[in-house]
Amino acid sequence: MARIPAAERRAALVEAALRVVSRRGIAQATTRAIVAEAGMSLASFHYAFDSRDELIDELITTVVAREQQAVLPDELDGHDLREMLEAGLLRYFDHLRADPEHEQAMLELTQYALRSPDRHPLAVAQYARYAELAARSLAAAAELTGVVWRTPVEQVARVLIAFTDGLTLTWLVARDDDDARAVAHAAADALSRMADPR
Amino acid sequence: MARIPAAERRAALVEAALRVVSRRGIAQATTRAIVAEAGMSLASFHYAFDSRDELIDELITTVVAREQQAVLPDELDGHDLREMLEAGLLRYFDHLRADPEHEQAMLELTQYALRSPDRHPLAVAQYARYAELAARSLAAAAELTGVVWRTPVEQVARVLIAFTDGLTLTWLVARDDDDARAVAHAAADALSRMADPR
DNA sequence: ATGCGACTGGGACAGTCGTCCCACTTCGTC
DNA sequence: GACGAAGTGGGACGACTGTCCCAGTCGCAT
Repeated sequence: MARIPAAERRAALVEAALRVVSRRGIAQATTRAIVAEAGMSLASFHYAFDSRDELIDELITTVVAREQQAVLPDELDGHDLREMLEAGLLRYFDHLRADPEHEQAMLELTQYALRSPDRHPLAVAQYARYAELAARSLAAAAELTGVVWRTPVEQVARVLIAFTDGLTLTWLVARDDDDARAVAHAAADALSRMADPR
Repeated sequence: MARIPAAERRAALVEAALRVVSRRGIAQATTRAIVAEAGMSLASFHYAFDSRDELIDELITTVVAREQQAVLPDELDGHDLREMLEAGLLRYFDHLRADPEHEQAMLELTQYALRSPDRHPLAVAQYARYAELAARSLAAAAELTGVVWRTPVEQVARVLIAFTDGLTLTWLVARDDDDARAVAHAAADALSRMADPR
């Protein structure tokens, strides 16, 4: 095995772990499965990380930070707010369909974090980050379409996150595209009605 | 240990397993943890069930069948459709707040089922059952308030399920009651707009 | 070139997992 | 009261887990 500095190895292991969790679930993401995916030995694992838990924690924070650009539309389109929101949700849906295992992995990581008091803050931070990004998009959308949010945009953002999660979970189970689009449509409708013309 | 016929033991083990999954998560629901919770020996477990997988499968189907009365409001109240839907969602939210661990367990069981091809149909059936119950409520609500659903009530039902899941997941992470109520409000709004006056 | 710290490989550890076995006890039936 | 079936208990198994150890090797600064 080529010699790789510990810092790079940490990153490689996190990537390998994400692939394993996506493909086989977090329960199957054992230290051995992860090092096999990364093509290294067990000793390298524990040279780079003190424990599996430490790796999982880093996996969660890494992956959350990266979600940033994936979910956020870099450009908003649509003529009015409702259309713009629906386009955004459908964009997320495309993202979900393109890599369902990834979103399933994110869901599993959240639930995993929820189970231990030590890790609970990670799940909360994950959602706070999502909400922050959503709030930024919602503020921009309101600006562009000349409306103002009736309730604080942070709360609208959290409603959007809830709708997105629901869409994800339902589609992952049923894999019904029409249902998912109906959810996106209804969600966009509901959200757009939380704003008033300026 | 008192002598118990295998059929009763199966039921007792399923109940014990549900408690363990609720309290500690499905990963911790080992055969030993389950029999300890049920107060019996390992041999009794494998006398009643061929394997742990068989127990988990029965747990999922049992618990889904039971969800029936918990989520379905036995009486609908509210003057118009929107109020009626919001009251129903808030009722579900009360149910969630009263026993969050149970809903978290349901979510985990769904994800667990999603991970193996053999069990995937169980998750699909679980959601189909939810949708069926939701459809019945939605049809009754439309009847009572004199409206008709613009899209087939089954699809409206699946949108409702998605919203409910989103509400559940978001609240389980953030435990913010105001956010949850905002989600319920927005969801009721969206759903009510999927119907026209008769 | 040489030494030292960074890195690697393989094997081993103790603990836990699902499952199985077998001797034993209880129960209903004749 | 005997007997076979049903149910029980404890201990054992092989497989797998996370973690650790240690002898060895590489690369870089001197």
